[in-house]
Parts: sequence; C-alpha cells; structure tokens
Amino acid sequence: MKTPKPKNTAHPPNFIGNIIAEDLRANKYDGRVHTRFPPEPNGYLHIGHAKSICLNFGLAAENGGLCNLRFDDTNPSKEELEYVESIMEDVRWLGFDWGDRLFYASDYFEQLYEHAVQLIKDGKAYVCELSTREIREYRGALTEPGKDSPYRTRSIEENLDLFERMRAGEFEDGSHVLRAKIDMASPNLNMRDPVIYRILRAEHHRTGNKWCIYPMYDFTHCLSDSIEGITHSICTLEFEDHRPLYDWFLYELKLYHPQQIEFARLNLSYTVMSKRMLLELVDQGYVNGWDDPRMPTISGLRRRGYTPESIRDFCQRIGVAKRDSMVDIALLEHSVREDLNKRAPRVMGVLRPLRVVIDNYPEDQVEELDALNNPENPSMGSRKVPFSRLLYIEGDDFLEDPPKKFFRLAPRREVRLRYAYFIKCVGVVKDEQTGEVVELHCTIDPETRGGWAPDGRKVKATLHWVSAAHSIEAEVRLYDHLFLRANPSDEREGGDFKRYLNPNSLETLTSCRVEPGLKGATPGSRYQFERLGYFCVDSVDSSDEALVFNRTVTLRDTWAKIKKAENR
RNA sequence: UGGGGUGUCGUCAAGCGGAAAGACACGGGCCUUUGGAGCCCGCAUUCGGAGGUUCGAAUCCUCCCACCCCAGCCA
Repeated sequence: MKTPKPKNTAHPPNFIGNIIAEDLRANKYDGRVHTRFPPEPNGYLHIGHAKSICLNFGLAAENGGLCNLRFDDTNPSKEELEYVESIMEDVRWLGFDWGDRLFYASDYFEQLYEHAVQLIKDGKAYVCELSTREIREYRGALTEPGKDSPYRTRSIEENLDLFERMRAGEFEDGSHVLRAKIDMASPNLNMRDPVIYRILRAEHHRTGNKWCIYPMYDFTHCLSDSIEGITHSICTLEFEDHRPLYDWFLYELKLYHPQQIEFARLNLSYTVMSKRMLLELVDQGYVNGWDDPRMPTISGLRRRGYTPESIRDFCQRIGVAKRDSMVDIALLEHSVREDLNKRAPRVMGVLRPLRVVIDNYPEDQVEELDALNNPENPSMGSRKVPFSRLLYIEGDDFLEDPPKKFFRLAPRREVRLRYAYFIKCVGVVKDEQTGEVVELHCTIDPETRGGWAPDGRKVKATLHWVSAAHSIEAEVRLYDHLFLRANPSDEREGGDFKRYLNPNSLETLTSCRVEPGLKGATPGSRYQFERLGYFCVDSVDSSDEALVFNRTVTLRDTWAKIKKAENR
C-alpha cells in the first residue's frame, strides 16, 4: 500500500499544522483538535484578525476538529456590546461557523474565582496591598531582580478572608490585588508574582454589576482554554513570554492542559493594524468610522467591496510563521482582483465624462447593442446598451497631442467603442477661456457595428462609453492607500503615525455616468467597470435616487505603468 | 549588561543532512473588441556572518552580528 498523500489543504504546510499532525500521530489529545478564536470586544476586527480566524477555524476544519468563538471579556472598562456584535457579524461574514460554541470568559467568572481560592489555599496566591506604583518598583527591572512584597507571607486564612472581602466590595478600586506567589527574582518578569485579580467597579456588558473584581488575562485565558477542552491555543508572538505562566496556573491547579503556540501577527504595508491606532483614526475623524472603506477592518474591506473568498485566499497565501514580517498590500489586491475577475459582471461607466458628438449619426436614432456580461464566462449572459448621437467617453481616453505609446483617441485617429462602432475624431471643441477640451466631434463607420470592420482593418484601442441621454448619474469614490509610508507604525523617528496619512486616500467624483442597466443596483453588489477596475454599490450611502459606488481596486494598468516609467 | 524569540529572492514563504518549491512584485514575449484576463519565459551557484563536524550542511555544533518582544491592577 502506498503512503497516503498529504491531504489537499490547498496551502503550503506551516509549523502549527505540522505540530498538530504530529500530535495526531502521537494521539496526544485522543485524536482531538479543538481551537478557539478569542477576541477581546474592545474594537472592530481587522485583516490581522482574519489571519487568526482563518488559521484557527481552518486548522480545526482540516483536521476534523472544532473551533470555538470566545470573547475575552475580562476588562469591562474597555469592552462594549457594539464590539461583540460586530465581531460575530464579521466572523460569520468571513464564512466561519462556531456552531453552538459561543462562549465568554465572563461565563467562567464563578469558576475562575473558585480556582483563585484554591490557589490561595495551596499557598500559591496572596492578597497584596501595595499601590500600583509600589508594585512596579518592587518588580525590579530587566536586569535587576525584584523584591518580595511585604504582604507575601500573609497566612492562608487571612488571604482567604481578604479575597472574599475584595469580592464583597469592601475595598476601594486599586487598593488590593490578588497575586500569584511565584518568584520575584525570575528573569521572566511575567513570573514576578503577577496580579491575577484586581478591583474594578465598572459595569460589565454581560455580568452587569455582579462583580467588582475581575481576573487578569493570564489567569483567565489558560483556564478558559482548559474548561473548553482546547487542544491547541494559538496566539501571537508577544505572548511567548507568558507561556510559562499559562503553564504554571494549569500545573498548580492540576487541570487539563492545552498547549499554547505562538505565531507572528500580520503587518500589511501602507496601513496600520494596531487597535490603538485604528481607534485613534476613528475617534479623531481621520476616517468615517470603523467601516470606512479605507480601513483594514473586516467591515471596511466588506464595504470597500472585498469578498470573503478573497480575504480567505489572501490568508492562505501569506502563510504562518514566527518571523516578523510586512506583507505587501499588492498581494491582498491581487486576491480580490482574481476573485472579482471571475464573478463580477462587466459594465460601462465613465468617471470623468467628455462629450462626444457623432456627426454622422441621426439625431433621434437609438440602437440597442449587445454587450457581454463577462467575456470569459458566457453563462453570465449579455445585455443591451443604448447607443445614440451624443455620448460620453472617459476624459483621459483623449489627448490632443498624444505621446508615443498612447493609442487611445486623438485628432484624426480611429478607435473602437466597445460593442459599438469604430469612431474617428474629426473635431475638437475647446473652452475659449481655459483652452480645456470640452467636446469632441467624431464620425462612425456604419459598417463596423458591433465593433468589427468588414475590411479587416484594426484599431489600436477600445474605449468604454455611455449614451449621454440614457446614462444615469452616479457618485464614485476612488480609494487609495490610507498611508504614504509602507510602515507608518514605525515611529522610531519620534513622529506621529498620522503624519504619514495619505491626503488623497479618498477622491469623490460626483458627475460620473454609468449605463442605464445599473439603475436600482443592489447595495453591496460588485461590478467591473470595464478598463477601470472593480466597484461596488456602497451599502450605506447609495440609494435608488443617488447611486454611490466604491472603487474596490483598479484593474492592472499597463498604460499607467508606462507613464510612470517615463516620468522617472 | 536579564529573559524570550527570529534571521532563506524586492515582499511573503517551503525546506527538517543528499544538494534552493511556490506566490506576489518586477522584466520580456505571445494573444486580445477591457493597454483587463489568459499563456510562455526570466528572476537566490546561494540560505545574517565566521569557523567546525560530514563523502555531502540552509538543514548538526561553536562563536559572533542584526532585528523583534517583555518592567499594565491591558489583552
């Protein structure tokens, strides 16, 4: 018998998948694989979270396992219901299903409290009355050991009593904490008697005012994983130093022990990924909310027109490893283009309209011409587009004095109007004041209807167009990178990341003309505007009366590349 | 100067002692009623550096260098 082929996972192996495969082979968790995605509901999910979501849900699915959604809600001062709702929506939208396994760390508060009591009983935790500042001082420094808190040697009975009274609300916020008794001289600062419970009078979005003490992350996370029977607890690199503590709690409490594995978080060029920075952009109005299409948030990408498939594809392509990295945003853009190229119906829209009069076309005539919805996929059918004497073409498809490699329209030059006729430019009308070209006069060759010349002659360009009288007006929002710097988070020079904000990240065009078939287009629906890019109907601001499109991404633009190269 | 990590193409990333996958980007060509898409070709004699072990090293050992993380009653 042949060795079984590694299953087709459609992505290269990564070290976490390898660990799981090895654990399965060794029957480490009775053949179970159980992961979890544990967001803190203190902000919206972003593309970096998508990496973690795809990893956790993906690994579980590939190995016949399960993945839980668990909110890490142990800090009521920062967490809100709005965030938990958006997080659930985003995970679902990305295409993942947590079944009936929606959990909250706050579900475990009572158990957590009992575990803390057990630690006290075992002489492994104590109530400390040092102030925040004193605790910091006693902690020592990177190269200096800390020193024991004077409260470290309290009796078990006294600790039990004090901890109970902390819970009962007898003490002020910040006056007492419960600490694990580990080692104030540990080279790992996380092991220098870490705080595990603090007094915090804040209304919790789920438990209300039931509690005035809340467990810290390190204590909560490992126990929550243990309670849920997680096998592989996957988190980001900065928690590597916390793993000894994760292991310590589970060991001391003799509980089921999942393994924590760390991977490098995603960094994407020309944007920022830290919640603090994203919050700042939202709060200070640099963008229009968490779902601003320029944001790297899931809701921003969704509104921008990204598909869940494209985001998942991206997450596959970037891989998973432990080295710090910065993924080129061009890869994300490639993933959407590839997806949208297959599924987006083609349509014609003119962003910067230039009037064209077809001199030899009857004033009152209108023809309905056939246009393919997707030349690569005949099953998507075709539609009719009206043609008449007065048209609009794209402003930058005409140049009075064309440079060498420009083969669009110019005086006396012939080009094709897509699915329509060959036209030749015979006249240019300019604004007397500004000299700006305001109208073109052209003639069509009636023999070329549909876009083919019976004599076999060729044209070098095909332009998109729209019939002036039949087209409908639309607003189009063109988006560019939010930042001018590949790594705006690099504040080494002491500056503020916001100074690298791209002042032209949003350009709003209000007099665009699109083909009549787009009337009433569904919010969120995606199209390719031929020769321009992919656009989607804005889900917030668009209406039947006033269409608004967001540009998801441009098409690859060879001409733009040539121009750029020549400017260099 | 403590501890924990990481260093393979411009950017990600496989590789786990038998001799550098793939993707994006980039360059060139073919094709084309989207300068789109598609197709083809090119793109690390070399794996942070220096030694060593070995018939053989990106993979093992030693030393060095660089970068990231840690002193929240945040997660």
